[in-house]
Amino acid sequence: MSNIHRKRHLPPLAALPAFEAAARHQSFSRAAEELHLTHGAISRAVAQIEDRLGVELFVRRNRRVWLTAAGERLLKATSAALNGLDGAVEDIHRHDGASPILTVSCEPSLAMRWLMPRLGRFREANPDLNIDLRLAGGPVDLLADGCDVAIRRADYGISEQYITTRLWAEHAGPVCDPDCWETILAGNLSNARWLHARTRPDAWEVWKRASGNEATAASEQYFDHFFFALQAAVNRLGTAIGPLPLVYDDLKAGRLISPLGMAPTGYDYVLITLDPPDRDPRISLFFDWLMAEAGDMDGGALPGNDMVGPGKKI
Amino acid sequence: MSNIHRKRHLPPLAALPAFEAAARHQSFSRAAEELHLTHGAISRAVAQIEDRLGVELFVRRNRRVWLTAAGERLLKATSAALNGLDGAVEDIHRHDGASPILTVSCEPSLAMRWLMPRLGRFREANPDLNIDLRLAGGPVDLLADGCDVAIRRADYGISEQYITTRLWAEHAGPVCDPDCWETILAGNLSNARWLHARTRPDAWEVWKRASGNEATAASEQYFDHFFFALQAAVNRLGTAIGPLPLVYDDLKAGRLISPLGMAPTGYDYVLITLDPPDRDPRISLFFDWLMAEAGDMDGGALPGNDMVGPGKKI
DNA sequence: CGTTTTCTGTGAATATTACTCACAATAAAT
DNA sequence: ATTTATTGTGAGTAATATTCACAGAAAACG
Repeated sequence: MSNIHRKRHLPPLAALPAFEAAARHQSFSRAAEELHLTHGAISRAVAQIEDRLGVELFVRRNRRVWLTAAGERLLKATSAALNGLDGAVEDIHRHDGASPILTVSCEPSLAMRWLMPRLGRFREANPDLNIDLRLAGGPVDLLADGCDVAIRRADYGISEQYITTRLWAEHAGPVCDPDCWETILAGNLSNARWLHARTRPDAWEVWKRASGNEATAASEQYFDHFFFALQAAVNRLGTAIGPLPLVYDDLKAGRLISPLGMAPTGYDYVLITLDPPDRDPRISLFFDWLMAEAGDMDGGALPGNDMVGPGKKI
Repeated sequence: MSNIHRKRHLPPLAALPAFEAAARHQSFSRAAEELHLTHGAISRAVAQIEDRLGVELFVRRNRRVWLTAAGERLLKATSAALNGLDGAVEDIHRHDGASPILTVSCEPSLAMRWLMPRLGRFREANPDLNIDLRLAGGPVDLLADGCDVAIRRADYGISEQYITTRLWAEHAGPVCDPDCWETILAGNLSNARWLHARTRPDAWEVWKRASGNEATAASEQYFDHFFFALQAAVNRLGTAIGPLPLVYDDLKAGRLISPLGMAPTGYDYVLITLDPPDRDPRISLFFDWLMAEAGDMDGGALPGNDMVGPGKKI
């Protein structure tokens, strides 16, 4: 993405508080009271926005006004904008600019299967730093989205304006139910039903190349998302390619096994920030914790299965 | 929460584009070029914000300027605000106010265990309406958070300013591993290790009262979150109280069973909106889909187990 | 049904603010 | 030492925001 921003179309900003108050009260007069202005000022402010946008924001009928669809849309953005700015001013006055909230953008699958289950521990260790987790994939615009950091699989070109810090190299490999592997598949991958995810259709090919394995599928099945393919593997429907972080807890709990090990996929997981992570103590804290939680995942080391399961509960 | 807003502390809004451009370019002169103003105008705009906030936003040294911590914080909010407003204006011009994005705020546990696995189907059925899912619990301020709808368990007073639409009555009951129930517990709840979640410490008591069951725990264990207690149940560590939507898929897949059935907890799950759901076609679409996905969950009906799992492992 | 009340819109005057210009100050680059 | 690229600032000016006073319109009221 280029660094050149297309020209913004903004409403007259100074008129926004008047609009927001009018929308909230559904009355120009009461908005005027709240802002210690005259109703005429409110009327003109609203009219100014309407002129600029070329759209009516309010339906004026009888002695009442209410928002049009355009007005509702603008109110949503205005309200969010004003509250966001107010929060920033608050933070600046109270903490000299450091927000006690760290906004993290993370890919949904990693967030669900790896990050969220661990966040509780982070909260426990850092009760005064709240994490606001936003699920989003693909290119991220930290500033536009109001995020401090993003976690991404670096499988696309990440804008030069950001600092990317490597977290770990992704490893992936076939995973399936432990019983299934022994009894049904007899330890032979070519007996397996291969589960594919449309979001990464080449996952099996990538693994075969990286590991040098020549097996072929006994049968195949396609799912819309990794999530479903992995769920299907847990349910003994077949064997899926599991990226290590997404199946780490399943391996650890013994719900899945990785009989043939994992191989690097060639992609790194990275932390995306505006400045080097050590510049912001909150980000520094989060980054260090991430690395500690990741442990030796960078090397593709599998979690030991020896401590979990019925009869040997932790 | 009262409807009376505490007074906002806002920076001078009209000066924000100048500040944002200056911060982006790390130069007042280039910001002036971009905005077709003189560098003096930028200087004054920045100084005006600094005066109002009583904080320096830029470090001016040598021939370069860069942001202070306060400046970075304000930039984040400013950038988000301006982009949000720009997006609103775009939507207004293109779609007459209707955004092609529906922002949904949902409780994390429900989102992870029920909503997210189903969202793929929604996207498939409605490819032109994108869902932006935000995980958050407790009271919600739709406008301040920029959300269109919120899904919540109605266990607290929801502000009168919102429309709440009932989705289903929550049902909950003991859930555990199917083998465990027969072999270890011998079908008797009093033989079980009861798994508690600190987020809902009275869950077992509520269920006992609702179902008239008099059982007592053989042993007990506490977890910080429902998520962990349920995961522990899947791992055969004991029996947890599972709210139906949070264990629906586990029951359906046979990972868990609900041997004693579910009883209503007295709480409803609700959809929170600013206007009645049928006023906004996007919300209407989402609501109808939610109700269809929820199926007969309102009556506490358990998913049939008879169609899942190789060999019908139940 | 007329009168009053309660809204919002608007022309003209005014107060305020924003912007520019020209110059000053600073320090790096040459 | 001179030039160059940067930001700060006083004074004048242009632009705009706000008010005041009045107008219009429709609900509320007796």
